[in-house]
Amino acid sequence: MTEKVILVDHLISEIKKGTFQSNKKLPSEHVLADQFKVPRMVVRKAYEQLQDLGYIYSRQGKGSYVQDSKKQIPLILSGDVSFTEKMKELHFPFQTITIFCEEIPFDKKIFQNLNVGSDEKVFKIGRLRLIDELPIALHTSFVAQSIFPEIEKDGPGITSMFLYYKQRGFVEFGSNSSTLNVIFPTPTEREILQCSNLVPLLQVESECVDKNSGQVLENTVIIYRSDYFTYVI
Amino acid sequence: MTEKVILVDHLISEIKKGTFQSNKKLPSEHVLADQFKVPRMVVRKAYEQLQDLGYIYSRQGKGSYVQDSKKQIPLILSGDVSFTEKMKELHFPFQTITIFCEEIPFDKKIFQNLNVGSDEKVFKIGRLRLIDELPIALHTSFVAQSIFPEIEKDGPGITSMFLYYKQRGFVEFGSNSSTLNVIFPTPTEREILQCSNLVPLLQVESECVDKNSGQVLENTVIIYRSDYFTYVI
DNA sequence: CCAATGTATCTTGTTGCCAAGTGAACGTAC
DNA sequence: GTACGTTCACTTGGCAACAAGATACATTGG
Repeated sequence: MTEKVILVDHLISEIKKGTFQSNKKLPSEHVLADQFKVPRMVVRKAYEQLQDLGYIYSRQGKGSYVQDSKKQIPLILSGDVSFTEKMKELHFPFQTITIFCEEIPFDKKIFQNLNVGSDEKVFKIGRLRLIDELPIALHTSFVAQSIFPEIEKDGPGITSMFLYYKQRGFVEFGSNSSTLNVIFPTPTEREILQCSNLVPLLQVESECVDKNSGQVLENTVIIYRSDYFTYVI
Repeated sequence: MTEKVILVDHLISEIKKGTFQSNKKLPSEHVLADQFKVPRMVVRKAYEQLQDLGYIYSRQGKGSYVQDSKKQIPLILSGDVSFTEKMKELHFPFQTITIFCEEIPFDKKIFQNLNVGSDEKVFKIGRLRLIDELPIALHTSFVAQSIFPEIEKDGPGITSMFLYYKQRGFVEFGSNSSTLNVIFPTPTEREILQCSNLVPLLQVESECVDKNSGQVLENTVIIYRSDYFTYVI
């Protein structure tokens, strides 16, 4: 176990240093095993973990190669500016796709936060954020039909929730305290964000509030790929 | 690969559900392999990943057991209240140990932040935060000798940096924007925090500023074990 | 009866061998 | 010369057999 960990540490450091950048090809398992005087299985395990972590990929018969390194995106984590605006400011080739808009079954926490009864309809709207065509965050909004009656019909076409709210008479927005969590992706999230299972995600839960009335407009859960973002609070 | 991931997902969900809580013993590799109709090696790989993630541990000849689950600690992430005070409020059996106080070689970024020249002495003071005797965060303060001349001598005995600063005439503190990152532990950090290599850490970098003079008192890097904390900002 | 020792059968851990994919070098037919 | 097929060397992937630790139980000797 400890041998594998040492190897993984070493290889990550070498990858970050750019040692293999020339042809991007890592030493073969056999060669590395001889170099470090460990059984090949130890190298295999190390390489497998690096695959799970998204650092490398292996092809049978060819070899193992380092994954293209990702650009680091500084992200201002404050609730009163829309994600779209934040990205536009930074001049990233940014894109949003709405990937789902569906009613959710009763969930105590969400319904309580939105201040609606268990018999009312609440929709979850999922918007995928892409930079350079790569998915980097999933923005899920929970919205009550009682506040936005047309949400079921409008949902799929919304690109900016803030804009949608403004068009319906809400002027200024705020957010109460946000909760941060570091999680690993579920199978669904892995597919949506196209990441491997050991890429940590930063999960931010918050509420969007109308500053005038104090009414909670939506319950928001955003998951960011932590390998793409640096957060500034 | 995909079979392993499915198994890992399933097992984590079962562990969180508490399915194995009765005797804490997981099914043997052979049994689970038969149940899921996969080779034993697949189960082995899944169990190994669960070990790396800190969910289980295995003993040769005995079996695999679920690791005791950790309590979740809500943490307010704001710079103007000391860590000690935050914990005291929550009534956790909390403890701080200073584990190092040593001069650091010149580092452009840190020295610039502290606003000191390359020939001056800067010390790093590491304080380990424990709850129930378990290390949960490492608090590293970078302090310039030019501001606190006795820091080398005083360092090892300091339990609260805030208290130390107050005793030296600084009254009110603030912090500028903090930077958040999700990282995996280095070998040193693993040893200090007693965690496995796949436990994500939340790294928070900030500066502590004297509100009166605007002078930067210290440069702070805190790493929190993400499996213990829920963060509130 | 009791304690020590062997044994069978569980468990996880390790290793060595072969399968399978790839591509370059080489030979051969045309 | 060129096109094609064969071989070979090298890669990662997978598996079955074995090693080693733990434990319960039977056996044995006093």
